[in-house]
Amino acid sequence: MKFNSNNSDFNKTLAPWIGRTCKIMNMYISDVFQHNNIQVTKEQWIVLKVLHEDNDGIIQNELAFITDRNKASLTRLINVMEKNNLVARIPLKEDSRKNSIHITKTGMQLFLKMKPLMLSTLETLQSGITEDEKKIFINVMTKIQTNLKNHTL
Amino acid sequence: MKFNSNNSDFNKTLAPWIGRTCKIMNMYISDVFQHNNIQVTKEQWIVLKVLHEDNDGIIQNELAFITDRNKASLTRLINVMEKNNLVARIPLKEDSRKNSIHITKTGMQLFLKMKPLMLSTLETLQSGITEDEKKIFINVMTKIQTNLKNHTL
DNA sequence: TTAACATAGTTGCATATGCAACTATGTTAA
DNA sequence: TTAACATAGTTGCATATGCAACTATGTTAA
Repeated sequence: MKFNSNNSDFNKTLAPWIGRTCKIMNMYISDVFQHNNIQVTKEQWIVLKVLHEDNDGIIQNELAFITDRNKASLTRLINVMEKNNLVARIPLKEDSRKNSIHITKTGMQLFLKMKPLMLSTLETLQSGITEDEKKIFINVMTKIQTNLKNHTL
Repeated sequence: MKFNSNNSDFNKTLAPWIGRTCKIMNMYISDVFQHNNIQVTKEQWIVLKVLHEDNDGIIQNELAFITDRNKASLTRLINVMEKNNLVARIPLKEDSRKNSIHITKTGMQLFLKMKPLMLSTLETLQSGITEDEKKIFINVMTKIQTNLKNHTL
């Protein structure tokens, strides 16, 4: 297959690089899961990580906020994870509108099994990149996030 | 809201930066579209761009390849865009298994209307980033893509 | 010539996502 | 006290995506 080279104005910008790399990364991670017979999506993995590493029992709404997700989307993500017995919803006594989200034993075991696999995957991803480059990369990412969050439409 | 700071091993890697920035970028772009009453998704925008800038009439399967998309996913994306009269499928005479995908007049007009808006959005995104930083950033992105594409599972 | 194989695209089933409208509960101000 | 408002979460409707199985068509090798 041969395609015309793409010399448009857009390809001088950073955005397509981010989108494309992110897509390739997501496909790779999904391949890693499949290859290891792990029945979890990248999104579910992130939720397990957030719950296990720092925030078990967090309020559902805050979990949505931390994971950059709208609350409707989180509702369904938690539905699937609850169905698969990875997390549990527990209503708060103090405020019955709120649910706290807890990682289950199954969820924890799965997370711990996945952790070394994920760490080595993430190392593979960034192999051959120097510390200086990483610093600048993160600095640029931070600037982009700030630009987007501060710019009003 | 206050959350525990996240000091896990994962946060020393680049991957979460890519995922998070990409997510914020996508949400921002979607806001830009909504704010300007443009009834198109980011994915549809990319297809319009690929068709208009270089590859109008490309075979459906090749379009999937260029846009890093599986052919089933592209089938449905094209379904929606065809429904909205942005593109048209035309079967090839030489090989009736193949469809060529063409941007319509409506699609073209929409793309041209969106183009300056998108260019300024992408400039906003990368404002305050030096040329040197951009070079290193793209270099790192390229390395990551290469790492993922060359690494067998 | 035709059986085996390859390629292009679609469909069923599943997950993930967002907006807007909704229900249920809690808070506040007159 | 209660009406108005705020907050948490869910649901309907829509898009986007991937895998696996499928149909249809084209190619190749015995």
